[in-house]
Amino acid sequence: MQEKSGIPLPSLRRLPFYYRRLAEALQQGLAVVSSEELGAAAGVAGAQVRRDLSYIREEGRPGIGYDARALASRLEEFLGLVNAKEAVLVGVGNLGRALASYSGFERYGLHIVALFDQDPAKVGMTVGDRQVLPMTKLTSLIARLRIQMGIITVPSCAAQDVADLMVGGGIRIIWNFAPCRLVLPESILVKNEDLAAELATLSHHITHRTQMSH
Amino acid sequence: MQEKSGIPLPSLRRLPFYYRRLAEALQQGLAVVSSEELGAAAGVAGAQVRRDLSYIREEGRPGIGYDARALASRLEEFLGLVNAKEAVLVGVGNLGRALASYSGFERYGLHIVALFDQDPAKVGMTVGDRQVLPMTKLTSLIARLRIQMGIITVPSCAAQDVADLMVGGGIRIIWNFAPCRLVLPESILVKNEDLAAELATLSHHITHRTQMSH
DNA sequence: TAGATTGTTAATCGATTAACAATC
DNA sequence: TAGATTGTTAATCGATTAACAATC
Repeated sequence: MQEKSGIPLPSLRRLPFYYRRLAEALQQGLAVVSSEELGAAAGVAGAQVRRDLSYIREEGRPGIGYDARALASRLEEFLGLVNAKEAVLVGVGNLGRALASYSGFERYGLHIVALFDQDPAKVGMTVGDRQVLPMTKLTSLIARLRIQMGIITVPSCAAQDVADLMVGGGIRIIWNFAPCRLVLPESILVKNEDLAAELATLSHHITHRTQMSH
Repeated sequence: MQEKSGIPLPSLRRLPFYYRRLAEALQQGLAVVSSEELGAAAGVAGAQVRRDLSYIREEGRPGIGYDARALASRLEEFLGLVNAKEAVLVGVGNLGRALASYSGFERYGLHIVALFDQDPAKVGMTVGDRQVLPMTKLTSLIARLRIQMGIITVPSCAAQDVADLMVGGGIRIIWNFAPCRLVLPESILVKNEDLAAELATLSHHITHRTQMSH
């Protein structure tokens, strides 16, 4: 996945770590944080932080550092953490339930408004306070509520069919946890979270005892 | 995380996708696959594939392509998928159970040999065919069985304490699903799977409707 | 031979890092 | 003022891409 314009993707991916460090600092009553401290939270040097923050037009004070509250607000705005984001989730296995009940997501503005499963035995079940709905209702619900994001936690490549249904309903962004490459129109943003593929790279390191650093 | 020597990290991370495409091809009875086809499976061009494969010293035949069986074997070997890798998992919530019962891992040689949880109510529970053990047994079990890898699926930054215990037992590689940066000796390889941070970058895209491509 | 596809060189692209004048 | 830290320029580093002779 590559950003086509604006902030480089590696920079974007570091911002949440800066944000966490700022939240921590604020809780400790610190009003100001230096680029070096922020960098430590993301495993990069201070210069990198300053460069990253220049992309989002946030300025610090030379000799002092960054205003923690101002920078945290700017990051919330830039990352859109304050905006409500609605998602549906398909595949109510252990992983689906884990994501559906993960409180860290709500804190970032993500509301998983509906759960779906293909298994009739699961339809009607309650997870959190949401009922599991049948797949037949997926497309229409997405369209009716104008849901922006779809989360796929089905095993196997049934993921492709699920993705097609989601896109049919009007979804533009898919967070895919199935170990399959989805084939979808260019306009759909797909973020793959492919744990088996990640494991394979770890396996390489276990096998070859390679050192890594951040 | 940055590879210090050998194959570049971006290349390494594409190899599992090539491997999957090869497995698929073999199942379809294809004996040969071109770099362009492999590239499609990872979202890159053929030239990139040829470069990646040159790092692992696998050669194709000009005008023909790559021998699917030979390349698949080479990838299995290079990624260490055939080697048995033993891991312990700490934190038997939904996510922990999802990982503990994910069959895709076994296929890549990962055996999660023991589960731990800090919650007395969970100790003694059975997941798959493994009993959940108390934290007091973590370090000694790791040391006794010479476990290589630790998987952390606890919520919150109790993850740091868990990681310290793991390292105390002799673990060298940690797969961390907690939304916290672990502070550990340089020699320990930490792979963070930080879903909240990933969500934050998706949130940015939802908010700004940016296009991405692979 | 003609067509396809490789491996690799050279060019390009983009991110990171070092360095430092400017500023508080 | 002296010390700290910024924003940004220039240099470096590393990955990707284009191009093509070599090969099947």
